[in-house]
Amino acid sequence: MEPHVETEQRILNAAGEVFAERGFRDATVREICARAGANLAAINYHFGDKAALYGRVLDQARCWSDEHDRPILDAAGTPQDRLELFIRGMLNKLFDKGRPSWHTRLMSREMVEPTAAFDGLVDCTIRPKFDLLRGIVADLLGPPAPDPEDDRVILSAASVIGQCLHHHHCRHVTHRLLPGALDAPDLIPKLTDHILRFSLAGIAGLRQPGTTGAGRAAGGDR
Amino acid sequence: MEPHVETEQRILNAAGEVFAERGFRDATVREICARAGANLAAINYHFGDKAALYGRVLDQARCWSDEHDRPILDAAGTPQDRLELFIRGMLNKLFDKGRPSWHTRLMSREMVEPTAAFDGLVDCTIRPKFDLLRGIVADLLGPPAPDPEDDRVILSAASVIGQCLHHHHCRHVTHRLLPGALDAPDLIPKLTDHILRFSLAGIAGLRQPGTTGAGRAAGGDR
DNA sequence: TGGAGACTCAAACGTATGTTTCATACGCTT
DNA sequence: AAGCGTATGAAACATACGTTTGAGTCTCCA
Repeated sequence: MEPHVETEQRILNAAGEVFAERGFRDATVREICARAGANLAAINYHFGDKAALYGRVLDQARCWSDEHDRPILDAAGTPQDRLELFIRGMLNKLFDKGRPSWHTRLMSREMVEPTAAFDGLVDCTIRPKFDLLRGIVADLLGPPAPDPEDDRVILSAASVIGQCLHHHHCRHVTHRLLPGALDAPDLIPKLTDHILRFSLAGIAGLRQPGTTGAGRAAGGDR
Repeated sequence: MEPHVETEQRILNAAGEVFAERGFRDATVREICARAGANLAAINYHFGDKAALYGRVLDQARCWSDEHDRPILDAAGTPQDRLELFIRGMLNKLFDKGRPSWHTRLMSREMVEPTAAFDGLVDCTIRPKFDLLRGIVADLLGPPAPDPEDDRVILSAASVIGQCLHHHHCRHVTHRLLPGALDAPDLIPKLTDHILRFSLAGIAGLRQPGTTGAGRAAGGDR
């Protein structure tokens, strides 16, 4: 860590790790600086204060996330293919071992316990992905493809996202409940395969004209 | 708040709210005491310290949770009916407005950011419900019902739980993304209906002999 | 009535943390 | 070489927090 060069970037990286591990409040500027090999005063000199540093870290995570998603957003193909791409991309980001994997953990943290930067994060990062998924789901529910505001579309999109996020949000539970289950080397292909099949069948099950809010649930195919 | 009576219980209730709102670290004993109308020293007098108080709060949440789940655990009926009961019960607990709704938020918090009390919580509260769900899912995948350790059983159970928890874990996102979506008075019936139909169809889609971990993902029915 | 134990209260203590200060070293321009 | 703006370093400052202390108050029983 040669001195005098880019301590700002070193601090940003260290801050990302620490914020992701401990959350904004529990992260201490002392640990961040120690991990970055920088002096305590560096944070206030370069960023102003801890909150501003957090904002910059989130900005950086957002940029990386955006460029990571570009290929998925632009992809063409059948709705099934695009859904597979969506699921695989999401899981890859969630479980990306090594390198800067902290920005996903950071965003998970924001979802569960929002800070002031939350609204901007939703509008810039989450909403585009959600709209994309709604489009895919609408195509799968057709023809004719229902309106993206249709309840079946919104709820099915939530079901897909919920399945993906669950394995990340509740990873500590899974780790305790089924030791080793998350350490399998082929975890992501297996999860992708399952969630894709489960979701395609689930969406197909909503295709019949049956109104969703029928009240008397559980009719179906028993 | 008549003095001299049951300040212990008042503190437990206030602590539950504050811990659920802010998390263990961000919750301050001063706010808990203020909300309970008790003196600062009362916590150390009655419970020892903040960590012990947190443990007691978690114990209480666990008791309430257990007695709340009893009717669902003991229910008989077709697998479809039991799955509906499971989903509805889970959503009801997650979105139970009013009264002590904080114990669910507290457990969500433990899932995302475990404390020392986490392992006990998983073993006593989460594991039984998960095993119950595995049994239901196995029945739905049969006949013949596969082993509860089967990947399809475990992953499908995770899919059901993930869908339910998603609406709670990511409620802040949903609130920003689709304002008012979570305020509908018939929210729980609608969510129950959707998750049940989606999951029944999803599980049915896994029923064919096709091995789940085929490596070449996304074969199936495109 | 009196005293002992249970409980409450206001105040203070020690520590961890975000922030600030001021002195020092480096790179660049004149 | 002198001077100036930028960056770093060690130490101190102010605050918020968990915890402790010691006095005061109430209840109950002998």
